[in-house]
Amino acid sequence: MKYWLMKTEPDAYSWDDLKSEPNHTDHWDGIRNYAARNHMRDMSVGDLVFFYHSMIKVPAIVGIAKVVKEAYPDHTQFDPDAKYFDPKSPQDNPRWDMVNIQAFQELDTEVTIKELKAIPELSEMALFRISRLSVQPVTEVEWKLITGMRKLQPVK
DNA sequence: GCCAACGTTGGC
DNA sequence: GCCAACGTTGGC
Repeated sequence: MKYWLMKTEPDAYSWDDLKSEPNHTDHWDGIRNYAARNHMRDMSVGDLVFFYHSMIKVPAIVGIAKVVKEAYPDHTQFDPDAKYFDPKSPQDNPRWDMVNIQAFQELDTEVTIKELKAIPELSEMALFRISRLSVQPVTEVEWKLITGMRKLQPVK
C-alpha cells in the first residue's frame, strides 16, 4: 500500500465535487507534468490519497480518497477543444495518463498547511520541498502521523 | 499583488 | 547541450 497527495483548486474541482459524483468516483484528468504523471503511473488500486485544496486562503488537506483505477491515457490530451489539449502527444503512445479516485474517508476537520508546517516531523514532506508538484508521494510515517490527528469516517 | 521555485521553449 | 526568457504554480 502506498500513499499520495493530490492538489486541486477547489474553484475548479473540490472535495464536494468528487463526493457528488456517481459512486463518489471520478477520473483525474489534466495532469501535464511528467513528475506528477510518473507518480500516477506508480499508483495501485487501493492506494490512499490526501485530497488537498490549494490556491485558497487556507490551503488544507480536506479528505481522503482511494485509487480505484490505475493509470490509463487521459483522453483530454487529444481533444482540440480541451484546456489541456497536447497536439504533440502521439496517438499511439500517449504522453499523459490519469487515474480514477473515489472519495473514501472524511476528516472531522480539515488539516491546514499551517498546522502541517508546525510539525517538525513533517518538514521533509514533498508538499514543502517541491512546491509545484500536484501529485506527490507521502511516506507511511507522514501518513500515519497526519491521519492520527483527526477522526476519520467513511464517506456516505 | 508579490515573489520564489521550477518546468518548458527555443535560439545558438 | 547550454542557457536565457518566459510561463505556471502556489504560499503569503
